[in-house]
Amino acid sequence: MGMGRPRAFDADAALDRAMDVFWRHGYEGTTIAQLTEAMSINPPSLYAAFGSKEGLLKAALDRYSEKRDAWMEKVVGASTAREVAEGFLMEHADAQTDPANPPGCLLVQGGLACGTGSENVPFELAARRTRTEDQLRERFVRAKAERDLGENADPVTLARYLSAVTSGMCVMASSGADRNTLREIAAVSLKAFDEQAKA
Amino acid sequence: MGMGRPRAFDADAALDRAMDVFWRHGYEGTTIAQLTEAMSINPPSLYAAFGSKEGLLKAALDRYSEKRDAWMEKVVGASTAREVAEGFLMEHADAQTDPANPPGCLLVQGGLACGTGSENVPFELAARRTRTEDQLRERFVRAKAERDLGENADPVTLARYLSAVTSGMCVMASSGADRNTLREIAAVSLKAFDEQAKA
DNA sequence: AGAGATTTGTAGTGTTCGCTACAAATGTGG
DNA sequence: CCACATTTGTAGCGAACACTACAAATCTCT
Repeated sequence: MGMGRPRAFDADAALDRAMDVFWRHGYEGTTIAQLTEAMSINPPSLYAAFGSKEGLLKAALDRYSEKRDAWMEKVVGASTAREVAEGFLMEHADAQTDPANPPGCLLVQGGLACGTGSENVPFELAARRTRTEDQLRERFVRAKAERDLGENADPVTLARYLSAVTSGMCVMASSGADRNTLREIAAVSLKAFDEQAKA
Repeated sequence: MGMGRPRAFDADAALDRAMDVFWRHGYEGTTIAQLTEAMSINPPSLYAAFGSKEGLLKAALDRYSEKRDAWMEKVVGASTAREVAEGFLMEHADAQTDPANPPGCLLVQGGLACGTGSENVPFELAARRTRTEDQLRERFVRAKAERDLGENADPVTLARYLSAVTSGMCVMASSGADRNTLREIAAVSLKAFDEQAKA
């Protein structure tokens, strides 16, 4: 028995296109017509490959998470908690204003509140944001064990704080804040980290 | 000539109901059917009073802004910049987890990214967020004139920072963060404010 | 080459969307 | 009580939505 006609498009490249559309317009603001045009495929190809609009979003999020994980690995690879925090904040400021992508972060712009039938989407995005926070927290747990953080510094609080700041930066980036503005915010945030870290 | 049949519903009460729906589902996730049911009116009444779905959102935002302005007046009324920052952050933590409202803030949950035809909505929300930031900044300008802030403290940066943090708290609240979590973030943020304020 | 498996493009499907035509209902001013 | 003005409820408008039936096309395997 044969193996069927091969797919004529590159799924990863198509996912990158879809990611951009979801990022720019949010899940609910994105239409299948926009997606198929951006991906240069027809609806049946989209549905055969990804199942549904939500399935496509999840596939795009998986791809997004891959890149993000690689990026986070670099960030938490820094030798001190201080450098981890600084790298996390500054790289976020740059990434959210990277002209190669829509402003902000897909995990926030994708949709914080959705309509009936898409309640799952905000959950999905939140779960992926939490993952980043978890990676930070684990790194800070290690830092504390290494006496790289003060006796009273709480890895949970530190990770949450940095996560909150970067989410806030997303919101500002989405409304046009430029790179320097975000870096300024990052720099101020870093002072709170320092204070908290030496506690 | 007569003055016509009087309106049978309270516009402000109806706006409060609409606000809740927009807040919970975002602009694009909200349908006219949900709105009319929540407001206990029929579509023609909605359109006669507010013009369109977007007109209704703006009216709801105006009402939201009224309440917020009253609240901000109280916050910036504090006697020191430090108290202003603390009040702003802590009251935000409480407001965003007030069980009387959906979690987060309408100006963020309403929609950061929207589809074609609703591009105006994120702008509108951003403009109202900026207004809060402006109120903070002006208060800090005054604080600086009063020597209540350090020589090198920048009111613009301080206001932006606080604004970013509260936006980040919105994102976390929308994904279930509880009041104590947000207060913790507020407390850490306040340390950065202190460091920056005495510069 | 032929059979089987899968993808592709065309052309829709039914549903839901934001919005409105219309006539009955209800108020005011003369 | 009678024009007049406005709101109300019913019912439904065209358009856009997510999604799919179907047949032609293109591959692999024998």
